Parts: sequence; structure tokens; C-alpha cells
Amino acid sequence: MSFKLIYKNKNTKERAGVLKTAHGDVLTPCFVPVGTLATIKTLSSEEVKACGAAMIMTNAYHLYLRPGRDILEKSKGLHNFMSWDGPIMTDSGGYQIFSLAALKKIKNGGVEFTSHIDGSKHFLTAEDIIEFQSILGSDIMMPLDECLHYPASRSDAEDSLRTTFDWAKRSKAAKMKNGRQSAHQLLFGIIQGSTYRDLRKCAAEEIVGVGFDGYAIGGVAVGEPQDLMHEITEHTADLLPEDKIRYLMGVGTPLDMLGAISEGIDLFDCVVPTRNGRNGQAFTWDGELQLRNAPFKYDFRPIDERCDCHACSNYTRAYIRHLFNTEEILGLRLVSLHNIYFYVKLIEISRKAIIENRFQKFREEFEGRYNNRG
RNA sequence: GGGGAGAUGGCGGAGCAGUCAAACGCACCAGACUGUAAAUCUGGCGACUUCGGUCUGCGUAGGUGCGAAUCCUACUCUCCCCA
Repeated sequence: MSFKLIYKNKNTKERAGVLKTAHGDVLTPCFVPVGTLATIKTLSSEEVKACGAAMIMTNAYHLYLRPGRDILEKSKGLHNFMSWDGPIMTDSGGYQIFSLAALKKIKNGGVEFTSHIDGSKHFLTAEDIIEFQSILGSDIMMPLDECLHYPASRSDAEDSLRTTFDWAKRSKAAKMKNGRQSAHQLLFGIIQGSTYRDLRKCAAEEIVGVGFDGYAIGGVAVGEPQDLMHEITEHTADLLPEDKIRYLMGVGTPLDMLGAISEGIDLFDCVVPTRNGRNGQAFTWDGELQLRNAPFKYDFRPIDERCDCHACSNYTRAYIRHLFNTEEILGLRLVSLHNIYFYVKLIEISRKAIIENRFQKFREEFEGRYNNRG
């Protein structure tokens, strides 16, 4: 058993648990920062750790292109390569089929794509992706899947589901075949199905039927309205076994995450705190700040007066605005650092509230304050 | 003293009779960003506006012409070269 449920409210759906991995335990709910190219952009592994992040995510597809298999093999895996000794999850490249659609073609057993770097052609099967992730030595592997845009036609969603299911089975078989080399690695199943409730149900049954160490809900936050995203998330989460970890892929904003926790989600990853941070947006207990904006010119308070992260303990909004204004790299770093710290803290505090049976009240208070910015 | 070049919106800099409220860049002001081809992208940037327009505008003052940032005259100011 890799996942243990520690607390589950009888009337509501939020849960607290612990996921055991080869590089340590992950307390859930948990937010996982995204470091696609084996770096949480602008931050060192030590800094990310200091933010309190328990686990990070990188991307197999991107690392396959650069630095490539050879270097990762010779560096003795990803943990060693990037000096991160905690748990690592690796995304397969399924999202890149979505985001780099023009460069991709789904063929029997895998995906053919044109490298966005040098234009070279590659064909990767579901098995290749698993094998590569075993070279990376990640603690959690994701199978190749297809993530559709919103809106997707029903027939596209059905076709895509068949592909994703086929890849899921092949991924699991490939992992089994790897034997001892992958024995310490977890493999999650991904539930797709776009916005079609019955397809989500069908996908959940099939994927759960194959049996994975955890279950991911994919294909959300791809352009659909917020309400719909939550509706699909809750509906899909309800279809998953209670004793397995549930991962909502690519979500989200602070409000999205608290909503999803209420829908029974345990794990999140999202680029928002880092990408938006690099673009000058800071997340605080009082809402979001666009630190590049003129009103911060003379604002000598920290980003968030309630935050004790490195950036908030030492620097002011006026200074950070100045750094953005002058395109100094430190600005990107300080806001990225704060945002990750804030995300991690928010979910940590949520976990505590869940265990103390007061999560809904906490969420209400947080939302009230967060939306009432000023 | 002689000869030459030029003055365009916050700055740099196109335009050289109509399609010019004036390219482009910078600066400035906003907005977006959800399993990262993102330190990126989008929009605004004379005034007023019932959002259709209206007015004021390309050093200053006149003039030509249906029409001028664009042509002519004078003036003011800058820069370069020669003494």
C-alpha cells in the first residue's frame, strides 16, 4: 500500500493522507511545483526545498529531447542530476500532445512528433515513455495519455479515450516488464473523457480495472468554465477508489485547489505560481497582486504581511516592482519563491484544517478574504 | 565671418501634398497566464465623446493650393565643416 488515508470527513469529501515513495513520504493534500526541464524555473533545488515543497514534477518528454537519455543515464538518474533528494513525479508528455498539437501525430502505439527545438522527427511509444521514466528514476511515473482541448466533440473524446486506455495498459505492462528496475516507482492511471460524464465514468472503470498505484484526473483546466471544471472533477473523483491517491493534473489557482480538495482531491501540480510569478503576479492571503503595477512604486510593505517566506522577510513590494521594472532576474526569483511558499503553506494549512475537521470553515474564511482584495 | 544639415507626439525615429492623430522602437499604463516551446503574450498610450465621431496637432508666423507634417517666404533655435 503506497497510500494511506489518515482522515476522511463523514459528510464532506476532503481527505488527508500520506503517500509513501522511495524518496520519502508525501503528506496529502499536497501541492507539487512544476519543473519541466529538471528545474523549478529560476530556483535552485535547495530553495525549492526551503519553500517547503515535498515533491516536484518534471517532464519526461522535455527531458528526452534535452538533455536526452544518455546524459540522464550517465548522471545516475534525475535525483542525482538535479540535486533533489525528495520525491519526483514525471509527467509523460501527454500534455505536450495537447499544447504542441501542431507538431504531433498520434500513431499506433505512440506519438510521432517534430522536435520544437531542432525540427527532428521522433516516434515514442507508451512503452518508450515508461522506459525513459525508469531511467529518470522518478518516484511517480505518468503514462502517455491524450489531453484534449475544450470543447471536444463527443467522437473525438471517445477516440481519444480509446488511445489513452490502450496506452495505459501498455504502460502498466511495460512497467511490470521492467521488474526490479521499476519496482520502487509508482505508476498512476489517468482518467480522461473531456466534459462527458458517461465517458469519464467509462474511463474510470476501465483504468481502475487495470489497476494503478494512484489515479489522475486529466483533461481539466483546458479552457472550460470554472464551474464545469469543478463539476467534472467532483464527478470523476467520486468514481475513484477511496484508498488510492487522487491527483488533479495541472490545477490550479488557490481557489481551484481548495475547491478540488472539497471534491476529494489529494494532489495538485500547477505552473501558475512559477509562471505567473515570473510575470509579476504574487499570490497572497488577501488575493493576487500585479507587482509591476504603478501603485506598488511606493509600497514598502512585504508582498504579504502574513507570510514569513524569504522574500517577505527581507524585501518590499517597491523593491520587487523595481526589479521587474529594470528586468533584474532577482525579481522573478523572489516572486517565484514566495508563490511556491504560499501554495505549499496554503495546502499545508488546509491539511491541518481537514484533520481538525474544520476545513469547510477554513475554506470559507480564506475565500472571503482572498476575494476581498484591496 | 563663409558654407552645409536639420527642427515630428514623454524619448529615439519614419513619413516628404490627399488613404496621417501620424509607421516602428523605447518608456509608460493595464490585462492575460491552470500536467511550462512562456523572464511570455495581448491591449492602451493628444483632448473630449451619446464610442458614430468631434476638436487641437508635426519649431513660430504667414502664404500657395480643393487639400499641407509634407511646397514657398520670413523668423527662431540646434548641429556639422571651413576660417
